[in-house]
Amino acid sequence: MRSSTARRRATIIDVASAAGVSRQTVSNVLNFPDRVRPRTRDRVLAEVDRLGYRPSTAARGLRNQRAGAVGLELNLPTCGSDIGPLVLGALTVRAPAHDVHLVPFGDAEVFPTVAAYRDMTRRHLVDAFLFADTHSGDPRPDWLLENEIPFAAFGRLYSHPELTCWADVDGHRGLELAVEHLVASGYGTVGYLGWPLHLEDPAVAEDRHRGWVDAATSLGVAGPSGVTDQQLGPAVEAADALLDELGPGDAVACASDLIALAVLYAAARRGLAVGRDLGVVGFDGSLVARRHGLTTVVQPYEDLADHLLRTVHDQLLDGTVPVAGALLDPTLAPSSSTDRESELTSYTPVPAPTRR
Amino acid sequence: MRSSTARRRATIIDVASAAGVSRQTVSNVLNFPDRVRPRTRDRVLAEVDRLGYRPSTAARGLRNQRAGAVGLELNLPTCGSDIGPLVLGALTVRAPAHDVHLVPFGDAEVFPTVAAYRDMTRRHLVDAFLFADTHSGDPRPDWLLENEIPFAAFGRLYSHPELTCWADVDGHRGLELAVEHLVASGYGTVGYLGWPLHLEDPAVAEDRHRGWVDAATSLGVAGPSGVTDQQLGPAVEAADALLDELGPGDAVACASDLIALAVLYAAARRGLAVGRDLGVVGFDGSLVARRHGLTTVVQPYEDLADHLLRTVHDQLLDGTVPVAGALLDPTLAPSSSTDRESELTSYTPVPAPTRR
DNA sequence: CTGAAAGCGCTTACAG
DNA sequence: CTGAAAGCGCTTACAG
Repeated sequence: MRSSTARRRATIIDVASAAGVSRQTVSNVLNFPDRVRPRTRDRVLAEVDRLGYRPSTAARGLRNQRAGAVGLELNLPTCGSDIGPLVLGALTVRAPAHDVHLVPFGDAEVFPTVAAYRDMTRRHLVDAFLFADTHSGDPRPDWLLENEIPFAAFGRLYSHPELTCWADVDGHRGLELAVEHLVASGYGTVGYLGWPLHLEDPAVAEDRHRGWVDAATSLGVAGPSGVTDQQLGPAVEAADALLDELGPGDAVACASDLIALAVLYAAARRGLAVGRDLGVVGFDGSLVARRHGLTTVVQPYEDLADHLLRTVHDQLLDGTVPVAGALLDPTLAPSSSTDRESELTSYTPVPAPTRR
Repeated sequence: MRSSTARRRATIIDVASAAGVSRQTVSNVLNFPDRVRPRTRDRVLAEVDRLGYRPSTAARGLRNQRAGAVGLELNLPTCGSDIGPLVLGALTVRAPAHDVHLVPFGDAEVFPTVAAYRDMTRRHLVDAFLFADTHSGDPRPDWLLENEIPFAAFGRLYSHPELTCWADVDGHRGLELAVEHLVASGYGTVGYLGWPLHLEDPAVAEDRHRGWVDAATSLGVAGPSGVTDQQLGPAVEAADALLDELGPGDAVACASDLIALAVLYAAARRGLAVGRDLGVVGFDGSLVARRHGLTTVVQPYEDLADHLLRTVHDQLLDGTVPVAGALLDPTLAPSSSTDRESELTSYTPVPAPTRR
């Protein structure tokens, strides 16, 4: 009997007849509980529970002309980045709370096109889209706007400064946290290693840089700064150059965990013990940071996921868009809380900061 | 006019009347092209194209009692691993070729339960499931089997040795490739750093170890071996111990890219230049390897995705399961092909192998 | 507060 | 080879 139950899932009709009501009443219990007398409601709910009834996504989608799904573009930059999996994981975990499920999609191409968006839309597979790695000349916002399809972006929409349907981590606040932590830990001068402003994400580079400038200046610890791109080799060279200008007991706040890793390498090269001779804080809360026991500014992945999902949900509901793009607060994770103690101290080249 | 077209998507009725046929004929053109006269078919197809018609996923799902979707569990091990994003990316890219879309799901918990599987199933959201990180005592295969729901696993199903619905990389072949490459590159003795057999994935550890044993023995280059878990700190210590037993011009084949990174660190610690004094090959083709310019055995992610998707598709179609679990062939990516030259040589502590 | 009816967009036997 | 009909499982006006 168990297997026959499993084979054919209960429908709304099964629940209705089991509870002795019409199926419209069951639908009301689920969608407009207030319309139904409490006693009836409880009886229906009990049967829903007993039969394990859940409305069919397909039937509901067909009737409501809404898929209850959000397309999530996964392209090379997303999959190849350190934070991609964290964003995806948070979106996946948070989606049910917003009554939607995610549908990832993407070709193997680097540069996103609208072809896949068009196809998903035509098949009514999703109601809205989420994407990241926006850039100038990005064809996606234009196409979505033109077709009146809700969307939200992780990261600023450079191609459309007037749009507000985006969310990002507050990089300025993040670097303030980093500098404050380094000062509180007893380091002296705090330098900065970030990105050049002409990179594809200038506002992010700018925010983080200014966060360091503001905090370091107001605390009177501002030191030298440098820029590098997001590749390890050049970053190590840039870190090396920066270390030339710092002394023992100084520190470096970094625009990313990868850059912080480069600082670790540059420090190892000259025999500096990170956490004792040199303070380092990364940015992202990525696997790289955890693995190397790095102190890092953690992006608020769940908040970001909630904001993005809420943004598309509101657009769907009544066309509402946020009044402004959202810059969400990060948190600082000292090395000890990002990983096991054993990993922090057990090998020489890239020890974690242990100074209090 | 453009926007009104965009607003209401074309249905099968629009295509039918535009082509001057009944909607059943349109359905036949799409689902059983052979049943329709070529001239009629072409006319219908032209209208499909002109109107941008695609069958509604919801309507089709409702009618066919099939969601056309595969649930993909994303749990902590998946999101936190180096290869998780690569597997996910490959599945996402390959899904359309198998006429399905993916629906990622998962709680924030480490240990998977069947609750989410049950919910997805009841809502008819997916027809089948894909998951990874199988382990002994895993409740998922039992539940899926009991409920006759198709599934396939990335990685062996340790809890059910009799099941064949899984695929994995051929670790034995991978380590043969690694050893052959090191020998061809002119290194002498080839050591091995892998995992202990009591880890959660003993067959994987065993396969890779034996691949090294077999290749190194038959080529007469077998050296010392060691084991470590997948944490960087202990891995560096294990690598260090292994290097004690190797001399200049020797090499280490590794069970993972992370372990290879640990070898890089241990080598840097004692001033060995990897690629000149010491050969190193990693395993996975992960971001870690690319970033550090490591030579690595690349997992066949697209083949794995195709195999898994085909496996659930066949189960859905006629209950067919593979005759055996699949061990798919990896490929070897020398450092020069995994990243830009600049990253390979520009910093000292962890240079890439450059020896021919 | 509850019930009978229509319809979302498809596909699949079933006649012709 | 093509057409009229039924029905997948829901929800939402609409009457009662």
